[in-house]
Amino acid sequence: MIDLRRLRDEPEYRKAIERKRVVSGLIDELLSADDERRGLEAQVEQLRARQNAASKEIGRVPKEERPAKIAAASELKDELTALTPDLERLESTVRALALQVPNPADPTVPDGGEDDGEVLRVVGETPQAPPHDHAEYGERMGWIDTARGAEASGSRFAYLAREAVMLELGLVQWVMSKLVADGFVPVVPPVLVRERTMEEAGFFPTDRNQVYSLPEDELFLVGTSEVPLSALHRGEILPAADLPARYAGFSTCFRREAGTYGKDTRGIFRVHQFDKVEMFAFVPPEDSDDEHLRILAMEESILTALGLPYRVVNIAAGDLGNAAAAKFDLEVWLPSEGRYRELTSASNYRDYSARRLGTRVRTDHGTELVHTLNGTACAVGRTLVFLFEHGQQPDGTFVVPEVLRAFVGFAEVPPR
RNA sequence: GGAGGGCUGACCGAGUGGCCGAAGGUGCUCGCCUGCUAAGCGAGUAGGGGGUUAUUAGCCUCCUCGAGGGUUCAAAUCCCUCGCCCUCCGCCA
Repeated sequence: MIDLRRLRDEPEYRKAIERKRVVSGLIDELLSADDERRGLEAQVEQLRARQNAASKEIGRVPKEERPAKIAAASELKDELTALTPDLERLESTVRALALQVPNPADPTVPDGGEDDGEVLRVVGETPQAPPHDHAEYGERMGWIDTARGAEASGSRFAYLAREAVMLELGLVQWVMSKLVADGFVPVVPPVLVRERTMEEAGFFPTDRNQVYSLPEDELFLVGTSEVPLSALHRGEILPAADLPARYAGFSTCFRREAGTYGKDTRGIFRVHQFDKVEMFAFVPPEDSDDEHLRILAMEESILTALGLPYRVVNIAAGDLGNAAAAKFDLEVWLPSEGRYRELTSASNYRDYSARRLGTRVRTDHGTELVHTLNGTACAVGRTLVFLFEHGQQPDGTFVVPEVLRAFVGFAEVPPR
């Protein structure tokens, strides 16, 4: 949720929002509805104050004087009940509109859309394409079965098998232990959440069509453990000493991938279900820039340890999600395609999600909203895609990255 | 599955229709006192929204006693729905 007061008072704030793609007229509509709301709210509160005072008086006054007073108070009540529906309607209008307004982009974020991200640095050598792309290699090695996945569940589902499973679990173990060593609290969160949780995490209403729902139970499958992790301190006022609070969530993630028909259809690059280790941090507002860089550094160290060449992109305003004020994408070289493809990202939500969640920190000068940040530690399935290509030798042997060997139990896999 | 009890401020805990945003205690903050040991005395100590003044303060006001709804001039207190916790019985492992 954006800060309505700042939207009203600070032209700069509004401009930073408009650097993103915003439905035209939305902000003006919101501002005028909010204006109307505050006017009516003042009126209603004044009336309620009078009614409260009248009611209190009844209790203090001798019994015989009560009936007349009660009658007077009744009239005030009637006036009040006449006005409240209007106020309620306005409030929900304001809320519905405000939920659609994205978090303003940081000044450091470049203008433009998808193609306007700023490449901050390029790390590592980009190799030639291997004999087989990940999909072909995966099928050949008996690691990926998309055909049977489709039988069971439809397109964009796959079975993962044999050594690939050990690689998957090894990746999770390795990344998790690395994060725990860095002070992250490991968490396996619920993957089914309430609508409210989706909304407060910043995903609803804007990304609703990307989310699987279970209408029967009014629950939704999370697309990332970021969602339940953000809810971890819902409605809490945290002592300053508890911050930063860093969590490493492991969960399966579910995405409808609506609007991606025909894109990335080979193998398991883009699927409806995958496992992921996610970093999530709650920090004091003044620390969120540092934390953002810290998360980015962790992601880079993971890619480096896996031997994957990558580049860091500062995502442009129009390409930022609804909730992010700034986002770095780490794009890894995909040899078969001869280009960098997104593997992980790190986002700073500032107080956008915290405002919806009501997560605050107690400071010397009162309470303030925390900032929340998240970043991918390891999107397991997609990481395998890159490993299958980068670890594939000319003769078809697969070489396991050094750091994973202790976790997967083997150093290489002979060709099949 | 059956029966019962509970959910109050940072924490413990009182409170069954008005004088309760809420006794008392603990903790914390400030001041005083005391040559000693987890001592004594006093004061203060929720969050959020709106307005106003105009700003690192104050003032007015509304909302919040698990959540949501209802009854009433008036609800922590009565009624309904939901969530969570606990105890006992049963059942399954």
